[in-house]
Amino acid sequence: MLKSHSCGELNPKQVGERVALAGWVHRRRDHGSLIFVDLRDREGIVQVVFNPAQFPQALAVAREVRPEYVLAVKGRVMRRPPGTENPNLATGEVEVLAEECQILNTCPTPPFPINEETEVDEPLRLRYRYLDLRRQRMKENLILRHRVVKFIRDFLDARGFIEVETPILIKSTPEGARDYLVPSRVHPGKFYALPQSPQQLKQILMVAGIEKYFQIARCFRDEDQRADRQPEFTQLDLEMSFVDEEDILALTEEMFTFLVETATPSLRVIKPFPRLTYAEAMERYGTDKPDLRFGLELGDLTEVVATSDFGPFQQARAKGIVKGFCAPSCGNYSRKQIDELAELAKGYGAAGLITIALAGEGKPEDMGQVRSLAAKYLTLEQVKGIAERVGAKGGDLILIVAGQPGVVNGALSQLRLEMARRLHMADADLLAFAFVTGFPLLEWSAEEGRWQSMHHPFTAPLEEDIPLLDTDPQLARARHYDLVCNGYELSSCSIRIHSRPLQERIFGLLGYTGEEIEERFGTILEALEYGAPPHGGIAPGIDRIVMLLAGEQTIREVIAFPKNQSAVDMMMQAPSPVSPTQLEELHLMLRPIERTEREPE
RNA sequence: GGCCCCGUGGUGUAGCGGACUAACAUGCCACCCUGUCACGGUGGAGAUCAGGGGUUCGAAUCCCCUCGGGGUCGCCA
Repeated sequence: MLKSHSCGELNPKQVGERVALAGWVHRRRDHGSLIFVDLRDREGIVQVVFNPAQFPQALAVAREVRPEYVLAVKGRVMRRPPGTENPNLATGEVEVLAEECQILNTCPTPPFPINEETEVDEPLRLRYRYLDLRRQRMKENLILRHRVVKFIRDFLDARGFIEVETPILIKSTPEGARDYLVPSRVHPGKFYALPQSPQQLKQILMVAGIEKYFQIARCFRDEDQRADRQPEFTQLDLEMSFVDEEDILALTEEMFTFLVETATPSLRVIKPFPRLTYAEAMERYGTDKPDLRFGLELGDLTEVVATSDFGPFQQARAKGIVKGFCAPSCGNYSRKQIDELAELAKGYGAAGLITIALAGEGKPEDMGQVRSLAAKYLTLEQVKGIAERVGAKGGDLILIVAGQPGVVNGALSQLRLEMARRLHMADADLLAFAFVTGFPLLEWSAEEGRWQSMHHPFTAPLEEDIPLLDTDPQLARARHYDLVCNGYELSSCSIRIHSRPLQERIFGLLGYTGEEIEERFGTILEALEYGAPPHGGIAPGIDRIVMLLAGEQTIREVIAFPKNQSAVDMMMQAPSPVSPTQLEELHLMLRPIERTEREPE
């Protein structure tokens, strides 16, 4: 070991000791003959002094070093001369007087600064991820992630869970996202799939009598990327036997509460986690994953404006709804600001945005206090009714969207987030966890002309709703809850189906023939026959949790080596072409692609 | 596949039709400096303004296309 201590751990207790340090040059301050080097390792930074009078050879080496050179330094820990302590540095009371110094490696001028927290173009960071990860913020994120995963393992271990690994090469099944496929060399024409989640395997582990299982599981989905979606991501996959919804929710709530208190004590959670139904969430927030750190609740205005002659309201009366919410103290918004909001709404499919700005104090007293394009189609009574439903008073701006329920809720939920951003209403130190309950089991896919699982096809329906499967499938409620936090869906949890006949019935509803069911889901159906216990579980996304705890805007910031929006690894340059030999071994032939067609012969 | 935003020395930004021979900060190089800690001082190098085409007397600036990147809709059981 080249080090006796880490740079960051030095303090006055070691004064007088001779230490061996190794690390990277964080910064060098050259005073002509006297040179200071801030030496950095994972644990922190310490100042190393090179003094010509005492150790001229060490100083000669220090003259040559540049930022990010790798040094081995031997020297004595000294208390800093009075008045030269640095309170901004954890090790600021001491310094190391260098006696020997060796350059272990050099470094070109880095493509971006390692020793300061400037914003750098993300592609450049991803290309040189090993340099990016040296920076303080990324290092902290990786350490936080480690602490989160460690906490989860300890927490679940203490409660009798065992961690079981499941295969990465599994069988492709329909439903859900596009699979990543791996061709088989020994079975020409056949493919493995990478797991979208270990869903069926963990259920089979319940049949196997594991009772309490968890896994920090890598999952793969070949869909387009988002700030909170990567082609591969990590879930805490968890399943328990002989439980009902309350058991899982209680465990989840306890785990996340303790997690925050342990890993990020500067953040707060609301205890107990609020619960709201899917219908309630849609009604009040227009989304099933509301950010509950602020109000700005939506009000239904359909009835209030039913008698108005305003075109959009009239159309909504026929086959839609009218909803809105109040942006406090935004009554002075300019035409330009309102146009921006309208553009945002249109981006989410709304035909337009109707705004009502209220002047004065309290309730409007005459139409002169009402500024709106719709003003001449509204009576004072109607405006008062609208203001009341959205809680608006003088000085506020009311944002209203009319149309199909899906569009109205979609646009307003986004406008709600936008206004919260503009008004700085979201407390950055608050993690507003909540459970959303009462999801429908199925939703009709107009595109595919069949029923689809809202969650996944293994979700159990409520016992009393099972008869509805034959009559009104859309009314059947699922034993399924979502865990949301600050506007992100962290996890779905559900009680699974543990009876073969019911599971087959669901597959049938989803439009599969008996043969397809047998071919695609035969294994789990057979397993359910062999004494499958009642069971259920959750699968929270680790990346999103760590992102929220770290206060980051994308999960890429908490993944060591993420891919970009086009699913490209910019450091390793994956994906990449493979050799004809490899293709041949895998019994694969490539279809010509456009780009090669265009290339000259 | 659609929509929106971004691309100017190594990095981060300014400039948004003429005074641009492209500015500022930082970094880099050289020299000076024994108590700094974002050390300081002096000097210097470094940019075909992402690429291509167009409009114009004149384009970093306006328009079009392409490329790269980000956000988002669709998609993501």
